[in-house]
Amino acid sequence: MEGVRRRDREGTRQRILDAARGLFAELGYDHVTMRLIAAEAGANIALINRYFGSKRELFAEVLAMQGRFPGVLDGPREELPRRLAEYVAERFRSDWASPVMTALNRSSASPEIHGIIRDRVNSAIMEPLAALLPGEDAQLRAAVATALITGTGTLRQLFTPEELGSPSHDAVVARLTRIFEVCLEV
Amino acid sequence: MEGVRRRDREGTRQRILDAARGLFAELGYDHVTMRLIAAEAGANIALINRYFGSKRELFAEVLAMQGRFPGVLDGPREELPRRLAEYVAERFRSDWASPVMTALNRSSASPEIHGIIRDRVNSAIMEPLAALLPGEDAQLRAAVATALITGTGTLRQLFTPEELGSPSHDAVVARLTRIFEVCLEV
DNA sequence: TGACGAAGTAAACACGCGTCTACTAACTTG
DNA sequence: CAAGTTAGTAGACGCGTGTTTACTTCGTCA
Repeated sequence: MEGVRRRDREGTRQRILDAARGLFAELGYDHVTMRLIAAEAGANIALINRYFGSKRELFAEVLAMQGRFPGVLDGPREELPRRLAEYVAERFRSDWASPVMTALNRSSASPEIHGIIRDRVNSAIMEPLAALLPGEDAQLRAAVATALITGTGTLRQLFTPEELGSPSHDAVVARLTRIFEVCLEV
Repeated sequence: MEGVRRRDREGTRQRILDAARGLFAELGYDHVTMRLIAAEAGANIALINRYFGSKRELFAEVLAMQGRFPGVLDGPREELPRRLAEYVAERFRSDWASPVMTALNRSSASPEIHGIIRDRVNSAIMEPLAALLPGEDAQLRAAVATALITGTGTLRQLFTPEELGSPSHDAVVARLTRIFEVCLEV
């Protein structure tokens, strides 16, 4: 029987994973240090590499926590532009965003993990999005929509909503919905 | 009279600036080292800080080389969506892009230069773009367009044109023109 | 109870970073 | 030609990085 385990392999592993997810999202791959992750997780630094192999592999595992673009791609096809717009608009006004998405955004310049990022953007967003689109150049349209999503994240990290003119949530959603419609239509 | 000057303050300064511009565009702020810049410029590393003060100040000077979003914002207002589309489409298919724009893109996650990046994006793109737009929420529309521009850069750095479905240049321009129209219209 | 495996720890490793200092050598000026 | 100014150089400084090693401590099972 396992009671309160002071030595808890799985628990420690999970705490490291959670800490890493939050920090990668906040700071990006380069600016997160092993010691920072260890401190945040309340674990010893050597355990990170024991459980995950390396910083790079830990990052890959963090990204693997999330499957497809969460909750946005699923639902009726005709409301897809609206759902995308809602997602982006929400990121516009609040600080919250999917940690995995944010981590992707802030880490895309690190050559060390270029392949990981690429595969993840492709399998979690671009590919499933393109699969939803009819017509010839579905890949192009999915790519443009993806660019708008990631670009919004980058911009939002640079400016506060006030600096962007404090637009009303409804105005942002309306504008973005029309844009995504033009993005996605044949 | 100045003949062949082996000691050439201005020339060396310029070579450092050129090397830095290219490297910052290619690798982003974090992954460019002082030693790399010095080697590329054929100059001694100590001269960089003598002429520019610090890596951070050198980066600021590189960004300051470029004024407004070059050649795109100037011209007839009704063709602005088209010009933006041409710019983005060109970046889609070829590796070329404005070094300064690329440097902005690849360095946006470095907290050390966050303010520099922010000011530059604002003064070179977002603000002049918003000034061209009539209507209430010009700032929002300029921001969305900016997000699309930067997002395209990020995506293009992750994928080759082939991986994006090798769309024809005309198809990309046509699609993007319509998107920018919806972005920018009242 | 005692031995063994595994969770956790502390410290060091080698290396790369931005920066700075002490110095050499080239050009200018009197 | 001699003195002074300054471009250019070599090398070290302190620090932070990811990673690894040697060790201690806990929990379990024969």
